[in-house]
Amino acid sequence: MSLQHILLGILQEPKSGYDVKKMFDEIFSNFWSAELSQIYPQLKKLAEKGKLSITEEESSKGPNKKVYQTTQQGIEELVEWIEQGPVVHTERHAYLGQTFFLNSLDSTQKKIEFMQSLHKEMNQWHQHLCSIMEQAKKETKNFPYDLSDERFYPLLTLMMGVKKVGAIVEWCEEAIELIKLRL
Amino acid sequence: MSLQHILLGILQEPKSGYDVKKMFDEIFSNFWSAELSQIYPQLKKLAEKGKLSITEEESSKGPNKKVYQTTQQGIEELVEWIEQGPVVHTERHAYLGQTFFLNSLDSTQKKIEFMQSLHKEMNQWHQHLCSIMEQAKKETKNFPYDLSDERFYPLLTLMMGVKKVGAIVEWCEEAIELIKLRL
DNA sequence: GTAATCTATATAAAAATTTATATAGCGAGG
DNA sequence: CCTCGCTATATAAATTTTTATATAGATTAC
Repeated sequence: MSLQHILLGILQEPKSGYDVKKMFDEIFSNFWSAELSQIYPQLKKLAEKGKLSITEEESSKGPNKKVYQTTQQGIEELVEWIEQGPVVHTERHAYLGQTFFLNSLDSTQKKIEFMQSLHKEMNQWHQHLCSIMEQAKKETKNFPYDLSDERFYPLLTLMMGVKKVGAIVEWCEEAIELIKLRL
Repeated sequence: MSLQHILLGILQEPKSGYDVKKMFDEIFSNFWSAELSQIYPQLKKLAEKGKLSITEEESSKGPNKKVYQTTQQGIEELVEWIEQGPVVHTERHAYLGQTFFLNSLDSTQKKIEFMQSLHKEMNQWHQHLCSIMEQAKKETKNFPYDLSDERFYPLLTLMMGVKKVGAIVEWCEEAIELIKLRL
């Protein structure tokens, strides 16, 4: 199960469940999403299996924190997951399912609007990702060569995110042009 | 639920559950996957809700076929799904999760091998998609303008597939170069 | 001061998905 | 003639994921 392995990866740095959720929303949104109601039970399970340790900490804001951290055993499981090779061909892109059947909409206008709406959203996301990338560039001299390993591999996923979302933006533009030419 | 809507889309042409599975493996593998054990119960559910009709047909090979077809009610639900706008931000890319934590592997060689393995697989898939695209080009004069609407929108998803997989191939190459430069 | 928002943890119920398994006819190869 | 593989349908069990809901202290905005 990938979510469990991602949790083991995240919690190499100690974090609360709430912090983990923030990681998903801010940094992983590119390639993974998870709800708190999924995260907490999985943390519990991993702790029961001895892959995570739990420490209670007082919190300045709100009730006490439970801080989770990956154990040696947990890291071993993470490594096994990565060593077994890249996990692919499991992707689900609902928007492409919708596109496949876009002809079910009764007017060309509606089809174009669908694509424009996707274009707008992807454009915004693309700009967001680019601004994060710019930030990283500013912060590191001789980017990306001087990045620490800890920052470099996460950056690779950001690079892929920019590429992927950029490809969707391009594709929307081509699709809109082609649809208009069909009139 | 996207799978149900995709089934409603596929079954605008009458098909058996087995045929539907083949569609997923051959044509939808780009953006969606589903097992037979998931497909059959969903077909049953959709038929119970009146979104699909069932006709039994004799088969030349093996036992009788149940042929499913989307009803008017089913098409209305499909249209609603598409009209509510593109469904995004739900994607899960396990390979990017692995990449994010690639530094957990203890040698540069293993990291490079991970990327090379991904590169190889994506390259093969890219070529496969390109050959399908070439085939379509050959079969249609004045491609893609003279395609029927029924063929055009599926082609759009193939175009996106080629773009996406091509982007991954490119990214793998860049990543491998960057990792080597870090030595 | 009080309402709204944020931090924080969690459970229940429903729905979706995966993995494993069962069955059975038919055709092809040896 | 017998085994293997393919077509075809299906169920059981386990796991994963989503959606909804509950609770409660602390902070911020008005």
